[in-house]
This record gives sequence, C-alpha cells and structure tokens, in this order.
Amino acid sequence: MDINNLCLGTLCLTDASGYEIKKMFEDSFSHFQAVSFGSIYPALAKLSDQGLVSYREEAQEKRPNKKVFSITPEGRQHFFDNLMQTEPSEQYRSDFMVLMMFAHLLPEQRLEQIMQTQISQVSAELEILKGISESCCELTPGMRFTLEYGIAANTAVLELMQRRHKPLLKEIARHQQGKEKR
Amino acid sequence: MDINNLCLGTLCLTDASGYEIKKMFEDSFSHFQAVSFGSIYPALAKLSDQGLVSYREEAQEKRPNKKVFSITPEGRQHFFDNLMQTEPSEQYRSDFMVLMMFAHLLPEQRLEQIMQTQISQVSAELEILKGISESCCELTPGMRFTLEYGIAANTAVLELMQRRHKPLLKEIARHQQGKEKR
DNA sequence: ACATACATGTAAATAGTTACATGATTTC
DNA sequence: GAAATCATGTAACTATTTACATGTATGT
Repeated sequence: MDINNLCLGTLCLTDASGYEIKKMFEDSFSHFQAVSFGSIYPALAKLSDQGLVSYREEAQEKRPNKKVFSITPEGRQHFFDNLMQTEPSEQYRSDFMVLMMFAHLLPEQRLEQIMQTQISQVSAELEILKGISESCCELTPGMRFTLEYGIAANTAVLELMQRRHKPLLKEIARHQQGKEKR
Repeated sequence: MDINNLCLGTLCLTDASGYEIKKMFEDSFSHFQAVSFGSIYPALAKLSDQGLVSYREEAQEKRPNKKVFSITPEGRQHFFDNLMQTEPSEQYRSDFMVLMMFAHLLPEQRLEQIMQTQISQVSAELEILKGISESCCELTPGMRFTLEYGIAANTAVLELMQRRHKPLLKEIARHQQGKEKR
C-alpha cells in the first residue's frame, strides 16, 4: 500500500489538504503507517495529473493558503480496485529486537537503559491509542479495530517486558559468566 | 540498524557465509528483520574492504564453493560501538491495517477473505516462533526474549481477531446501511 | 520434468526519508 | 526569545528490493 493509495483513502473519508492528511496519520494511525511531507506532496501532485483527485485553493485568514483536495469518481474507482487486490501483508522492523538479540554483548547498564526506553515508548504508544479510542467518536468500525489491534499488541508486549525485565537481566549475566569461564 | 551491522552481529556469534547469514534470519528472526541476497552480498564485500571482516574460501563436495566470513577485532569493536549508540526504535507497516481502516468500503466477502488471510498468517508465524523456541537450544537469552516477544504480540492479536471477527463484520454492515440511508 | 536447496553476485528500479527553503502566527 | 503550528514544495540521498545471471544436486 503506497502513499498514493493512502491519500486516495483519506480523501474517500473527507476533503483535505496534504498537511491535514499527514496530520491524520500522525495523530491516529502512526502505529501502522508512517507518512512524511516529502512523499505526500509529490503524491498529491501526481494524483492530480492523473485526474484521480482535484483541488481548490482556499485562502485563510492569518494562515497560509491551502490546497483542499477532493477525490474524483475515477480516483474512487481506482482506490476500490486497489483495496480489492492488495494482499494484507505486513512488515515489522525492530532495532530494539536486534539490540536484545545481542544483549549478551552489552553491559548491564546499557541493557537496563534499552529496556526502560522500550517500556516508555510502548507505554506512550498505548496511552495514545487508548486516548484516541475514547475521545474520538467519528471513527469507522474498521478504524476502531486498528486501534484495538494496536492496543492488544502493545498491552501484551508491555506485560511481557515488565514481567521478564529483571529475570532476563539475571539470565544474561549468568550467560556472560558462563562464556567467560570457558 | 542496517544490513552491515546485522552481518557483523551474526559473525560475532559464529563464522558464516552470506547464504548462512540470510538463512539464519529467514528461519528464526524474520518476525523483526528481513534480509535479502541483494543487500547481504554487497554488505559483506564492503565490510571486507573496510577490514571489519575477513574470509576464507571453502571448497565443498557436491556443493558450490563458499566464502566463510569471520569478524575481525576491528569489526567486533565497530559492532559494539553501534550497539552502544543505536536507539531501540521500531517501525511497523501494515497493509492489513490499511485495508481494515477502509473496511466499510469493501464487500463482506472480501473482508471475510482479508480477515481469514491475516488469521492464517499470524497463526503460521506463531507456530514457527513456538517451534524455534522449543526445538532450538543454542539460543542466547536475548534471542529467546525476541521469540517470546513475537509470541506475546501474535498471541494477543490472534485472540483479538478470533474474538472480534464476527461482531466486526456486523458492525461494518450496520455502518454501511447507516450511510446508505442518509 | 519441476521445484527446491545450495551458493554468489550485479544492476536497475523503487520508494521512500531527510534536509532545505520560505514565512506568518501563536503559545510558553 | 524560542519553539510549535500551520502550510507547500523540491532535491539529494539512502537503503533496499526485485529481477537477472549461472550452475550442481537432490527430492517429488
């Protein structure tokens, strides 16, 4: 699912500027999809050239002008076709896990720091997701599901980290001593 | 954490060929890190030029020759420095979640199919992780932890999908009818 | 006969991210 | 006085994937 389709999808929900599209993903769906200005503006320009979106320029008081994009019937069809074809694949890349994989090479203090950072980040993410789920009432059932999904995954790994944190440090220390003796 | 460091890390554990490094990640740690030949061979060549790894060519019977790489003391130091500096960041990108986000635009049959595919994939992943965890005894405590982490996350989302699968389809159908009436 | 495992490597294409450029307004 | 929010856009860079090229041996 590329940035073009994410723009089309968002514009199926409501008209929006590039800035607003980015804001929406950053605020509510960053747990499964990143977006940056450097990709969103060229994407909207390209979609406009292809006739899949149109836009009107809106002047604002005390704010810069904005380009408000709307999806065209062709854009809607194009997006629908993509939804019907796209496979539900996933990719996860974690530096935290790579660091943990080589935990036995690190001093205890550094490991403690890595664990604490990860616990903080997952906790923060969890609070954000819960916050959106509670406060926002304009969500579709599918959107609510993505929040539930994030909450379930984050809750589970947070519980694991809190439970295994201390024992793990001991196991690693024991492993390091075992290696030294040989 | 780039491919160079993944190679150095693997070679801290044992000498290996490019093929073997890829196999190790593919077999046991693909749940948080992808590797492909197109990135691994150039990376090893570069590391060799920099003096961070060395290699010997090994002839094999009934098999092509292989280049067996070893980490040098400089390589070990370089990898350690990186482990000390790398932040435990994570990125997750999910087409499944994007599809679910726009579930209200899809026919029930397609939604059913997406859900079933995701359930199968998560189940399969879970079985693989449990399999490695049980059968493989040469894992460091940190590696075991990465498996536990994957098991925890996948178990939680699988439970969620099984529990919310049917009710969600009904909620979405209701939402679609609500839209039509307006 | 066909697919898979073993084994290495290159080149083109993809899909981004990061940094830069600009500038008003508001909040701390 | 600094940082954040609003707002759009470009260009260089990075990292990686995909496809191609080559070849043996084994299993189905």
